[in-house]
Amino acid sequence: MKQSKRDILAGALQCFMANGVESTKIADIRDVSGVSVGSIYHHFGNKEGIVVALFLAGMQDHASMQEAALASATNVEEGVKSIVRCYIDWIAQNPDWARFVFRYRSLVENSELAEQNEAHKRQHFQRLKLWFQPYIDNGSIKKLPFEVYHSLIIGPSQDFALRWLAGKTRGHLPDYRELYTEAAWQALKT
Amino acid sequence: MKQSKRDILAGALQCFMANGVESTKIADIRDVSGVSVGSIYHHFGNKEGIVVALFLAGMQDHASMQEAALASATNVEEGVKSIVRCYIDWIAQNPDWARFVFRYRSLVENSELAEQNEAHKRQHFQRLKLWFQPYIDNGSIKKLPFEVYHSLIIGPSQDFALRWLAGKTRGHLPDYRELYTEAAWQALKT
DNA sequence: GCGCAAGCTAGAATAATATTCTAGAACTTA
DNA sequence: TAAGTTCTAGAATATTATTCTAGCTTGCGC
Repeated sequence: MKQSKRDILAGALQCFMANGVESTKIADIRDVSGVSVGSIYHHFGNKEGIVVALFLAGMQDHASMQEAALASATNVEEGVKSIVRCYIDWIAQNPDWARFVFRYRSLVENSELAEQNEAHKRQHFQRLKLWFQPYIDNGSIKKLPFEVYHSLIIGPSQDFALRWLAGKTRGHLPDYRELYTEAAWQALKT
Repeated sequence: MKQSKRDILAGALQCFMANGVESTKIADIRDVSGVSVGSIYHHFGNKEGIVVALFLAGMQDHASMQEAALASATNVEEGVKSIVRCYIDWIAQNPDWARFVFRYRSLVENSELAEQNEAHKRQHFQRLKLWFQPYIDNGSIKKLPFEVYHSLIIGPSQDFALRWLAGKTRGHLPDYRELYTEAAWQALKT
């Protein structure tokens, strides 16, 4: 990726997190990134294009980390737990990016540019399904509608992470890593 | 509340959910609600003011429903379960309002006008704490940092509800009411 | 019922901001 | 190296939020 594009994204994330997408002006991004208004439009089409690009990059970064973690797990328990750990770790390591992704998720999902996101998500989901299916079939974890697993595994840490990212918690997210990891496993094990 | 104010809120919710807050123009709200631009600004100050009002009303509606449910529960298990049921029911009964609340939560939380929300939330949270504390003390449920309970109780249904509201699930949210209710209880019981 | 104050309403005027346009600079590659 | 392509800058334009002002309505003391 071109350096100027990278600069635009970095500057935009900075502005978006400081003042929100709505109140950051294209001129703000120009000032922070040093790239002209014309270039910004050349690369991203419009403000939403910047938001979508930032969002997709975040999702993909997390997804690949998750798949790597899953690949080295050798049983369901480790699989489930590695997903939770990876989730918490990604958020703890990229808090601003995570705030951005949570905050503007629906903006992206309701955008015209969302098909790319959908496609990636479907593929990722498909790979997760393949990994877990044998364990579902052999009764190592509860048999449930597939769409429910995600919520049982990630739901609790997601809720907490949101409040942690907003600075609304006493405890530090990583300190609860094992708590949520264990809770996810307890929710699924037979 | 004045009828014109109500009309503005109803029209705004309709517009916001059809096209998103960013792309609904004040003029759109005027067209749908039949109330002039001047009146809209008189009542709500600016577009964000409308968003905040709509958000607060939703939160308070749900909170009072939740407190009513809790008041008629006579033991912890019923208390925990009634919170989950109430949560799912409110979302299933007010899907558009729920979509709005989820989608623009962070917009409101990052707004100047958010103190009112914070105050209400703290009070509500305090009342929940009072209700649960005796059961925590006598060991009817796990002893955990207080801030973790919310995520264990609501997290899974929240995650599923978000996908249900986005039309991304096969199953119907209310069909999983007992599944999530039971899961929450299993996560907390000793 | 009358008059006045407060709150409300309409739509025009203004200001802020996103987006487009144009001309040219900098690469790419045959 | 020259044609083609991509990129850049900043001015011009279009869109949209917000403010302003003048008039309308409602409630209330007399």
